[in-house]
Amino acid sequence: MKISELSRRTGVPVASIKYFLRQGLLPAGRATAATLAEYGDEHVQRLRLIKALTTLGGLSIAATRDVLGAVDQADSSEGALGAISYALPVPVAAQGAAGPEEEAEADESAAAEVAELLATLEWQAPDTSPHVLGLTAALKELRRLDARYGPGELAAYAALAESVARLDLERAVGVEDPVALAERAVIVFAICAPVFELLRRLAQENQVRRRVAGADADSTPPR
Amino acid sequence: MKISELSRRTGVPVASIKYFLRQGLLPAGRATAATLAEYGDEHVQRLRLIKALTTLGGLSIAATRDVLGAVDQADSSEGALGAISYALPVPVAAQGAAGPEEEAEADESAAAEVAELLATLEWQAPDTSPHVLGLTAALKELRRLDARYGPGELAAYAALAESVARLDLERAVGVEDPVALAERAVIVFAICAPVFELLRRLAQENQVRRRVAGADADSTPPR
DNA sequence: GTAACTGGATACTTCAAGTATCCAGCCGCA
DNA sequence: TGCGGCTGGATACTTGAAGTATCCAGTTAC
Repeated sequence: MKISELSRRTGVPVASIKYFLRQGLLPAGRATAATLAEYGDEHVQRLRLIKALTTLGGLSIAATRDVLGAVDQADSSEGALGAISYALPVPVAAQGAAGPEEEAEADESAAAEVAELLATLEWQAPDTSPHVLGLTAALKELRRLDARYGPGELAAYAALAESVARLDLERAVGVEDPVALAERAVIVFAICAPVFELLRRLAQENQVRRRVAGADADSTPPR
Repeated sequence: MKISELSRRTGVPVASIKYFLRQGLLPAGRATAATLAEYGDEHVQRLRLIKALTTLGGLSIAATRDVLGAVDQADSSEGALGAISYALPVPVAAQGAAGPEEEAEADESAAAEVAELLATLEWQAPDTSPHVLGLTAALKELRRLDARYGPGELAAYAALAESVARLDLERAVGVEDPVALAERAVIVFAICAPVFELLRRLAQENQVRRRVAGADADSTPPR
């Protein structure tokens, strides 16, 4: 099919498709002449995935390119799932240190807290993992805000996270084709995270409602 | 204190502080003369919160303004927690419909699925809640990607979300001062969400590692 | 008194994410 | 064979967010 039909079938404007081609998110079509190329169903599928990642997953174009790159490597290497996980943007950017001395101390103590958590849970992760670094940065900042996690609280969250991750993994098993598996993994990792966040918000809302109603029989819904 | 000291104490450049003042994120200092104003500890605290929300929480300036506005209303109204929850950006933007006919059908069926979930869990939420709308949009898109949740899977996630929300709420109780409570709630809602996401990623990584090791004794770490 | 600093307004910069325009080449149809 | 309308590709332009920088008149500490 030509670009105009690709556009019609996916609802993505032609100019945007060209943009994605330029950015390397979408492989070029099979050129049949100097000014003509043929696109296939795989382009439709890929375009849908791009749309889902950017709109639902909230990924930037650059992050989407990295993630899709990991997907395309997936047929060869076994660590595809890990590569995809690492390609996804970390929700907490580890910023550089500000104060030169007391910073280091806070940094170290947050790192120790993370290390202890990982040891307790018997989770393995390299110290250089972006997730470990992000977690450290977050704990440090929470401490500065006087809102650190109480003892055991972080472990309780981690235990729930493990349950969630188990569900995630279950959704991915049973897919045999490595490329399809990689795509499924991307969807589970990138799109189901916001879904869980929504569920959490709804649950919070409900608990607040229940608590308010229980406290003073005021059944006013939030706002 | 003057603006330069406020800058020194928080590490935020003077120009940025002025920007935040312009954007209404930070209340103006108490003017002592035409070109002089006095800032206090509350400005330091507020600035820290702004930094945490934008860098750790990933909020935009506009979202941060909305959230802080909800915090400032918190001393008066009771539904402060709900207002804050609604002021936070929804991770899934509900996009407008593309195709005029079959879209509506998919939309409806996704909405029905969400309604059923809420009914099963005995969660109450207005149909117009941004969280409900976002969830509907996400389910619709997942269906289009052939990656819908299996029966019961969504409920399983929701049950875990409820446990997480319970932990969230526990972290907020015990704070009496309404303003402090609102600030705590913002931190819990906006910053602990990324933290949980990090924990989930670490857990995923670990499960993948374990699974790979178990499957073929290949202990290669991801990437 | 004057150099350095301040608050406030306005202009400028940078980046991401598209959109729009232009151009030559090609396709189908008369 | 001619030709209007598409096509791929390159390049230029637009928009919005998030700061930065500059300017200016008032103030303050030495």
